[in-house]
Amino acid sequence: METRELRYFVAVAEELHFGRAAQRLGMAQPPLSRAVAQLERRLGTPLLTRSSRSVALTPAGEVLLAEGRAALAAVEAAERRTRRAGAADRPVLVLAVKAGASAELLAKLLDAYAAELGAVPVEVLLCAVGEQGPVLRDGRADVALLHLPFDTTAGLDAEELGTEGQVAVLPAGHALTGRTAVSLADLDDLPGLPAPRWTGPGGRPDGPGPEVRDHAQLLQLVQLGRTYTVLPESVRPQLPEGVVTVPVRDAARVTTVIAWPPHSRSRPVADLVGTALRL
Amino acid sequence: METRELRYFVAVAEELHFGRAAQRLGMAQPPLSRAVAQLERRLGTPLLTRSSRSVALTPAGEVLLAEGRAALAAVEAAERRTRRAGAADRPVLVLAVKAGASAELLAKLLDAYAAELGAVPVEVLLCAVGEQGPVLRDGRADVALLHLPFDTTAGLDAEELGTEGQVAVLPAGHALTGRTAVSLADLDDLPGLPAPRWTGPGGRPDGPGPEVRDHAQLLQLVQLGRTYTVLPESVRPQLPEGVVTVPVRDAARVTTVIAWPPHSRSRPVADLVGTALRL
DNA sequence: CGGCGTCGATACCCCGGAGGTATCGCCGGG
DNA sequence: CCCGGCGATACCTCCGGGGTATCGACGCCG
Repeated sequence: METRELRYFVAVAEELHFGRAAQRLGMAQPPLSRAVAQLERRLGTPLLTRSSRSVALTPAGEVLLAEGRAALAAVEAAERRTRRAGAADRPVLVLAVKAGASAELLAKLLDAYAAELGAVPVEVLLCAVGEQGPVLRDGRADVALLHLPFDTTAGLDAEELGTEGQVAVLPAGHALTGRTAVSLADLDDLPGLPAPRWTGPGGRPDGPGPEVRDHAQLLQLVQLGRTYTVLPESVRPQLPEGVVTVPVRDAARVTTVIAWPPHSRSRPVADLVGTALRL
Repeated sequence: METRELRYFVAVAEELHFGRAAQRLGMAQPPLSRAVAQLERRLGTPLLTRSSRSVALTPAGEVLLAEGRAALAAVEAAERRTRRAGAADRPVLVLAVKAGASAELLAKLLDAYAAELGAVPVEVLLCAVGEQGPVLRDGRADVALLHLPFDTTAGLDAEELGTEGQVAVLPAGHALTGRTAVSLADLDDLPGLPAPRWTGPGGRPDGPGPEVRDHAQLLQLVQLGRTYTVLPESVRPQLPEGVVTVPVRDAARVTTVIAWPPHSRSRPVADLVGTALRL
């Protein structure tokens, strides 16, 4: 199976429309129809059920869509990492970090690693929430800091770096800020202080609260008294004026892990992981 | 990048010889040389350093060899799983198990899963030591039972099923068989009873002992008084006559996990994992 | 030190197949 | 009943992947 065929099939499977898929691929519709038909012949199984009014996936098509996306990501990752390895005279390590998280750990890690023998330059790639996994898988980064249980290490190699509790981040002056600790139940359904919404894994896509995309937005909304949030306690040093933290007794403990794609255990990656584990 | 180009490059990188690589690929040498050169042009970086006497990998080439193998495995996995999904009228689940291991757990799991609502037929694929990972990654299997720390879950999703201690398996009548427990040090350098050798991860590739490829061979050699071994205690019911087990105090505990490729969390896989966790 | 054998690169040719255009056949809606 | 949208088919073109013949570089050996 060639990646070209896979790309064609994935485009059609996503659009469920040959014409639009062809347009997206920058080609005409007939060769696309032919290519997909040929792929079906080669695989010996129909991938799509076509009527002149609609296109739908067969069970085999569902499988190929999921597997094909992963395979295409792997090919893209190979290409990107090779380009990066060839472009720089010295190799560069790209470390993906959720924007706004683990700042202190990150600073210590970068310092400690830079002092290592044979350290290579490290580029820090700040990601949106939940983007570190994909970024690792498609080769834009070599290593990432993840936070369980929010992120997932599925398909990655990882080592645990430490765990911490979580604190509620509230607007200054809120009724709960006098408490020495709160529980999640206390935070649920606070009058006039809805939980924020964020898209992606672990987020609540519906509800009354404001929608946020990253930590900065979130904290600004807390500052403005429009929402609250629960974050790992290590963010405290980076919090702005006007917000107050209260430990949450029963929040899940957050585990920070360092993760990398399993087959790219290069020397620099191994060194960085070793440094992180010794911190 | 097309899979054809990747296959060509991987062949050359493995053989380090254009002629032999071309032969392996069933083609002539000149088009292979051209294809690799074109790949280098497209990637914008040399992958091989050629003299008329030898071929060697550049750093970028090393990266592409590692990443490319993984990418090709992913493409093959997509192809195989799609074929399987399309071929059978009802989907079939392929479960990879190390030959000779976890027999009791396996039997219970298969029984319990077969009794589930919506269970699909399960095919058991018996693997050589350490082969379950690759078998999962290239799509020959959908789920596997692995044994940490011998196997690795790198690149896989996994759930823990249980841990157990290990026992030494010795020929009947051996001096140590009277002991109620032994330590690893006791087993090291036993006179006339060398440790077995096996290739693959965790094995010792050199040494005086006989070379083995699977459990059956290993146990036969123990029976014959030619070697000893250390195995999880759950193998005891399957041991043949003529061998004796003694608990090993300080051997690493073995964790049995059920693992699957992260992107193929189909309904049957999820059911089987759920069943395993409830055992 | 010169001839030879080995190996990758180059030159040149051919053909399959990928992609384009025109058009058909099917089907749902007004 | 006709129109419009959509996928399939027919047919053509041309690029490029693959083959053969050959060159040029470089160890090796007599």
